[in-house]
Amino acid sequence: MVRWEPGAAERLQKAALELFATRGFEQTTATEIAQSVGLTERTFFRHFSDKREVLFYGQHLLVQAFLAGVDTAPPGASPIEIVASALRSGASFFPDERRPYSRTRQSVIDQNPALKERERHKLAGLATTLADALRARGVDELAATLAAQAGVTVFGIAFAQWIREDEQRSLADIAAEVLRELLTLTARATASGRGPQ
Amino acid sequence: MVRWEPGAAERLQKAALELFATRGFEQTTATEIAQSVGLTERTFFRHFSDKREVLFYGQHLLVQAFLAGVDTAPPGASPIEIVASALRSGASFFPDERRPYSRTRQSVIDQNPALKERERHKLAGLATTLADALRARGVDELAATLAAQAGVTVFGIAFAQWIREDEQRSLADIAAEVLRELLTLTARATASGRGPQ
DNA sequence: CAGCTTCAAGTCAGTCGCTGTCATCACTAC
DNA sequence: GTAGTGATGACAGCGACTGACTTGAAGCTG
Repeated sequence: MVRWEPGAAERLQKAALELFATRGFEQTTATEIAQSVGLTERTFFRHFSDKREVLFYGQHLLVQAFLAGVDTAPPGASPIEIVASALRSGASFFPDERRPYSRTRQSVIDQNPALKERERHKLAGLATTLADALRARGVDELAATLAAQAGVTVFGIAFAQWIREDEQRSLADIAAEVLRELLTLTARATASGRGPQ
Repeated sequence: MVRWEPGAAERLQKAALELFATRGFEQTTATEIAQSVGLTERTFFRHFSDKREVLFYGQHLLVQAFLAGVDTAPPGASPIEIVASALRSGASFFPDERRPYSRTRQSVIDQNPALKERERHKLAGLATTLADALRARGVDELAATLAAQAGVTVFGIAFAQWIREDEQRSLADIAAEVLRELLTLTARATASGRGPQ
């Protein structure tokens, strides 16, 4: 007989999301999550650095998807084109089947400021990693940071739209449209003269 | 004789920054901060919703500066032009005399992940507020969100540069340059054809 | 197969962030 | 002078998180 079942982190993550979705994040203690899968609080904190982190388990895979998109961009691509490629790749991490799951998870996050804070922190980390990858491709510091930040912003807006109840388009399609809108917006400003005033 | 000195929040904020800068954020307890100015822990938490918040006391003034910049933008201004105006106004919130203070404060924040998280959260809040102001001027939803996010990104990058040891330019000047770089970057992508690939 | 090692998990005690509740007391208004 | 008002103190308590130590099944070794 085994002393412990494998996949403790996965079980904890699943149980946590369910409890958060029903009782709420703050109304659920780490002890409760752990006990619901036959573990102790101490074990919970061995797998997750803090209580919020359990909702972001697996995030590194999304980061990897973005980086893969950077790699597949053609050699001569401009920073924005590289970012567009990263966005396509990152978007593929969320196939349409995943929408229901993403919706419940996001509703939990949206209902708690501390979780929104963590989510933004994760996106900021993604932007930093993306910028590093751009720099590794020869893009200069400032351009890399700006392009990466823009890409992550576009992704965030597109994701929020993808999750809406009546939305049918794929995340990749939405992201492409949002990116185009950003380019249009800035192009308009560039065309209309030097600075405002 | 008065029972308590006025300006408790200000005194707490000042003492907290000093303690954080010397001992470190995690090595300083809320009780210590409070006692160092003759108050109790309970009073600390009456003035600040949590321990991190003490470092962001007065942030609403920065937000107001950005909003004032939105208001002073001319009637026909494009979203990006409005944001440029908001940036100029926001930058004026950090005159050069304030650089030393900003540097020590930022070094505290940079040394603690939880504080960086809060800082990003605050910037995200600023972006949301800015987007609201743009929408109030008739800018449509998506454009408002994109322009506001871009503006806050530019501000963040410019601020980080402004704080560097060898930096001499004003925050407003740096921000203007970063914004121009962003426009150049996106313009290049727009000019080079439709989407990549 | 006995003995050793490994390693995920359990146990326990403790710190600290944060909250609810009630008391205090200078000051103010009537 | 009596009744608020408002910032603070005192105190008890919960839950997040940590460090140090223990436990026991599984695998390895001879």
